[in-house]
Amino acid sequence: MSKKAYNPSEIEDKWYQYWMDNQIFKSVPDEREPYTIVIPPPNVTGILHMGHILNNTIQDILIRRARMLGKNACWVPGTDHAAIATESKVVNKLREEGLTKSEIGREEFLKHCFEWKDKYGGIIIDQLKKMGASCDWDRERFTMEPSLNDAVTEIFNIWYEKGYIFRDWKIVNWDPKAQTTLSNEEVIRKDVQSNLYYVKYPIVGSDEYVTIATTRPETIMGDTAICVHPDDERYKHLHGKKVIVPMVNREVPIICDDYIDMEFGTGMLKVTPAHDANDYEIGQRHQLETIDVFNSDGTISEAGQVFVGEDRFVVRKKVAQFLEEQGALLKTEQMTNNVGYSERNADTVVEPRLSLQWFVRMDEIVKPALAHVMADDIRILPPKFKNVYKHWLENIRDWPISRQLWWGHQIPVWYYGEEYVVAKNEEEALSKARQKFNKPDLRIDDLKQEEDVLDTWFSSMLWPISVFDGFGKDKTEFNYYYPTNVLVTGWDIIFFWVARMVFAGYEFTPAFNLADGSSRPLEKQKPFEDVYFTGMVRDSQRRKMSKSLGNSPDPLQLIEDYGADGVRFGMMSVSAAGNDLLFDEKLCDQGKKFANKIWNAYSLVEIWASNAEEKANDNASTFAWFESKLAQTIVEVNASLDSYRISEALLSIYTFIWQDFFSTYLEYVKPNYGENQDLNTLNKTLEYFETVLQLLHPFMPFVTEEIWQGMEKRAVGASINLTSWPEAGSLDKSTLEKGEYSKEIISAIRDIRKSAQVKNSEQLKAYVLADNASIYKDFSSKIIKLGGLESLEEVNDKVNDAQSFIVKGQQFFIELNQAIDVEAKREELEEELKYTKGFLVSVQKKLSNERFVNNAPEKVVALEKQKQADAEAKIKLLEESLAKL
RNA sequence: GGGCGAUUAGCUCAGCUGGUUCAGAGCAUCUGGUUUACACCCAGAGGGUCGGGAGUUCGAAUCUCUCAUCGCCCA
Repeated sequence: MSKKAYNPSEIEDKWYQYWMDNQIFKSVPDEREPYTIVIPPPNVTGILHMGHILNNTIQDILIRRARMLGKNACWVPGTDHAAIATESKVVNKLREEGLTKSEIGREEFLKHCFEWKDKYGGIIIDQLKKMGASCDWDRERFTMEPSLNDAVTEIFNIWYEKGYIFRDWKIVNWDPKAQTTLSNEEVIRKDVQSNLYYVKYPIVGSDEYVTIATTRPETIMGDTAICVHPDDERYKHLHGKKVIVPMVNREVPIICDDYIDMEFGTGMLKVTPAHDANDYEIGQRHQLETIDVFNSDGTISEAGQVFVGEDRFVVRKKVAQFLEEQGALLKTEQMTNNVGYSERNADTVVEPRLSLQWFVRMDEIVKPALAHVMADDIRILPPKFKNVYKHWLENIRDWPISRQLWWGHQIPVWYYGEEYVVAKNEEEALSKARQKFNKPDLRIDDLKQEEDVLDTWFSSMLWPISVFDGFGKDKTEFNYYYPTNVLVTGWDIIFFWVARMVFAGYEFTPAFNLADGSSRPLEKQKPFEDVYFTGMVRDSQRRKMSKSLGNSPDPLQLIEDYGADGVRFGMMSVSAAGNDLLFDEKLCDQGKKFANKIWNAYSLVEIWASNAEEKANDNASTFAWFESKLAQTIVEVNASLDSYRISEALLSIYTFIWQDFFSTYLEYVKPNYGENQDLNTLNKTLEYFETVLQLLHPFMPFVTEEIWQGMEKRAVGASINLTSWPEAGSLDKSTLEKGEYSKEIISAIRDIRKSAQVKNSEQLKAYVLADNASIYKDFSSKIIKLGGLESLEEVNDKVNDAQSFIVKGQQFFIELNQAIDVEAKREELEEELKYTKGFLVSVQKKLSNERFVNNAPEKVVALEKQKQADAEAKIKLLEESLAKL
């Protein structure tokens, strides 16, 4: 360990391999208290991005600390099949080979998907290892592996039997390019410039017409009513009349509904139930006909009658043109409206489309999920997301779970003509069908399984249960590890995933008895105790990191450049919960430098170790101060970590190690030039070093392991991660203060040297008025050494022609071998005097206020009194100094 | 339109229960330093009316109201 700079890339892989070889991360149920985290399963074909670095580093810190606290720490890794993302990748690959999904068929296509998964699925796992994630890899799960697939099927059946799953026509968000429905969350809404067309609709049996404003003239052919607000005075005379829909000359009624916004357009709405969710609801209320004028690819269908087969946006223009030619287009206005685009195909406008879909009824299911989070049975951090969660669950709609894909959990429904059965497998489906349709001769070929798969979140909502085989027969693992302790994820999936895991927990686990056979109590039904929401990682210009912008750094390159420890440090130093964080490579550099600093500090200790000898030292007060400071830091760090203030904890450790341990402690106890270290100090220092490495280990696992392993001969399989988290020793306030004063005194001396441009090599004489020597005496030898003093003497009177400063009411004098600029000194002293007098006045004001003295806590009043005394003493000293000038 | 949040040093942000951890950190800037742990370093310095205004309180960055600006979510 003698090279100049620390090189992380030389040691990080070695230690990760060592941890794996020695099963440091392995967890098996035992008598210890478990500490469990399940990883938010990354997309199986994805690669590591900065968001992963962020949330996995946090999880690793929590799990490593839990391990050191003696808990049975278990971090379960795994991946998500990510239906749409993976399928589109495989489809693209096939396209390059000149193949399509439909040509090769479902079975063959799934084979390609699994091959793809095997090829690319491991990438992100290896990347997690690179960053040091201490997952129990023997437990790696995948949402589409057989047992997790069975769980999904089982849940579908249970929910169906409970009446929660149903099939219905609904307006869904249809991506005509991907040919799939999208959930609301997969639709990106954008404000775009559109035309608002004012179209004349003739009134039946009259020469008059009504004018209707629409942004979508291509849907006119699907109009089945005109709607006005019942209170709209302008149109009261039209109630009950009919109008003729242009293009198709259909007679439709004028109806009233208070959904209408009287201010928008002409206050009249054309109702197209097949092509707008609100219109669909109006249609349901008024029993209107539903005419679907589009094909699934966004072209006009036979039902549209005109422009059949042409694209919706082409038709928009053509209809407008046609209406204009007919004199039916009154005017066109520009307006900004909100249009939904597909998250999967950014250029594709989502088409509201009527479709037969599977749904989950949410009203009952969400009740406990809402109540228990509101009651803080599950803690949400930061708490502001509790409101967001509440708002969503209170306004939740039924959950469309059908996805027109093949890669995913195929919906366990078997059709027989228009009828169907829900079952766990083919055999069960067949026997159910035989019974239901009273046809004992039915064969499996007579049934057809639903083609669609389930929404990915349908399986991931079961993740905290299914990774412990909660739905399996043997519930040993489940009973030991569930509920998990904390979920760490981004707030952007609070609805997609977090809320769904919560209701899944309360929905399914009550049926799972505890190990002793008793029924599962409420507090063991939730999927996790706490949810910690990280912010979104953005670049230094506040832009979301995205592939298309190319502004996302490659995490592996960062690890290459700064070491995993450096990257972890950089990420954590900006990781305040819930807020967006602006990532900047400079932060990783800071982490790298920190690792290097620790490395070098240890080199110094190694040099001491090489020649230490038995002899006396005068470091007792330094040890005492440092031990108190260490105790204080441990208390702080524990408090921060227990409340998930990770960046705060890291900053405390960073400041403590660098400022207190290295810059102060090591300098204080460093032997004079040419002398060897004494054994007692060496041993103390090694002991402290080990402790600070332990504190830092969860944050920077590699460098701490590397140094720890080198400190002495360690047992085979030993790891710093298997040592105990440091406990705070006693904290003595006055010891602590004395140490801090010594730093202040040294700093003041250095300031004087600096402003007087005294060379470092020049030793100065210093004096102190000896009325309260205790504040510095314990550290006088350190002050002499680090202040570059020749001597520090106590005197009974002020020293003339010397620079002076005051620490804690004690006046120190530094004799410079040069004339003092009397005027400058006077100015400086007068300024300080003025400030101190002003300060005193404000303190006195407070103390003379009876209400303050009566109402404020005693402690606060005592402090003010102390401030008063200190200020008075300082004023006296300053005035005396001025008089002497 | 409904809701949520933010505004603190040049930049990025902490600041928890109102009171000496209260105005802080890192970066950036400026000055000086290569006696062997480290220039990936050491030592020092400057820099803020805590977005504006009002209120509650003995006391406000912190609580309330209001205005301004910005962001996000939902419709």
